[in-house]
Amino acid sequence: MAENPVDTRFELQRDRVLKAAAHCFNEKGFSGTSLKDVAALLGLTDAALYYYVKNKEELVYLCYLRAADVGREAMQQAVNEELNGFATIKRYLELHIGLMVGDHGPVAILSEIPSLKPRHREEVLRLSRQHSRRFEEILERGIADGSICDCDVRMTGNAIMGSLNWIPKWFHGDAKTAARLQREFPDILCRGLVAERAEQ
Amino acid sequence: MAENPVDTRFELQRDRVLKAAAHCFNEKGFSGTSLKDVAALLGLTDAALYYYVKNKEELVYLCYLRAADVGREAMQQAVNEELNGFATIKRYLELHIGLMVGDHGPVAILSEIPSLKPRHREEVLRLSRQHSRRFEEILERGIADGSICDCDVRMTGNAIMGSLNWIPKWFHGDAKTAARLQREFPDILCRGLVAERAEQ
DNA sequence: GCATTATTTTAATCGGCATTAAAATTTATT
DNA sequence: AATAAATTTTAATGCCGATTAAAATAATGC
Repeated sequence: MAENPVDTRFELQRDRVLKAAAHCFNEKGFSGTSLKDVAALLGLTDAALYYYVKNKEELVYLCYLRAADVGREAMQQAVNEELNGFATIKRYLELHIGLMVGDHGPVAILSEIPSLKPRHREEVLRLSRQHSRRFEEILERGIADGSICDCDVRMTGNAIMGSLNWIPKWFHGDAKTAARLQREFPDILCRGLVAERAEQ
Repeated sequence: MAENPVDTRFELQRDRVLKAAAHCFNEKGFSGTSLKDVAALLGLTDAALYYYVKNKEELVYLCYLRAADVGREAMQQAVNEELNGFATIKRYLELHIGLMVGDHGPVAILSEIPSLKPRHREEVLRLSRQHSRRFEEILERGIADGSICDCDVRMTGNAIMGSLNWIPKWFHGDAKTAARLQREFPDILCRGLVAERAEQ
């Protein structure tokens, strides 16, 4: 995602706005954060936000797009490394977690999709489904190349993505856990995928 | 959870209210559901809800308590069966998922804890931590009795509970998936825990 | 320095939704 | 049937927070 050199000033501020919003949503909950809260975090006035977004609905929408971007980015990068299925999954998890807890800043994982306007909702859901499908494809590839045990890719995908998406609920930015998270969590999440397993 | 034979009428209606609220929160998002929505689902008027709850904040609080109850119930039952660590975890997952997708009705997993009033927030967080701790204790027991591989119980707990809590985000009540969910998901979630594993 | 554009603020407006009080209706008790 | 208690509705009220328009300030190009 090398960014267009054009528009940088505006785009950069807008991105700070989204980051601040995501942070608030994570920390104070959605209904608990007013635009004033978000603005305050940037040393601005609530009205100033309207220079960057059309309204609150769009703000939420853009937060979701940003979250989708982070996920897509991580997956693309992992796929590019051309590893086997299992290793690709693990690498993707490392990268995605890294972006989530790292400098890419807070990514809103909130439950407000239903209150988006139809056009935006469809788009967000489309991206979400696309991401899931790609994840499942990697699982299938892993099963084919023998690196991943035979499993229901839909369910398994939901399981792993669930753990991943839940992270913001319990991780709140301490550097200590961030490091361990990035180091150990991917392994935990894909342990259940290893091809050669003892029977239970 | 045998319920007090006293108060049944009132308590039963109140429980229907909570169920309806949880359903709305899951389907329409929190900010997207007004008390009128919840009431409509019961064929009531918004004002009527105030006969059962003091205000919206309390409604949310009670939804959380109800969710906590479901989890605690499932865990207690699993523990009572006196299996080894691994089997207890798996049994707990079966039971909890069964309650989540079954007749116990929708359980709100929402992100509005921060907007609860302090006293209620503390209480909900206390219950949540308690549940996590008990889960981790079972993991530890499993490691001790050799049924679970050596792992970081904190992280592993977060991983599994994340998958579990995420279910309402993608499961929307079709009986078909409900059955498969209950049957196959527990195994998927605890596959990574088996003691004798091949090295990756 | 001047004019134009970008950014933020001040100061209102506006509507939706939670909340309440009192009235109406339904249910229970004897 | 009569009275009391429980449950729900009608009809306001009030407030918070999103939104807007116009003014003010800051940045930029010439």
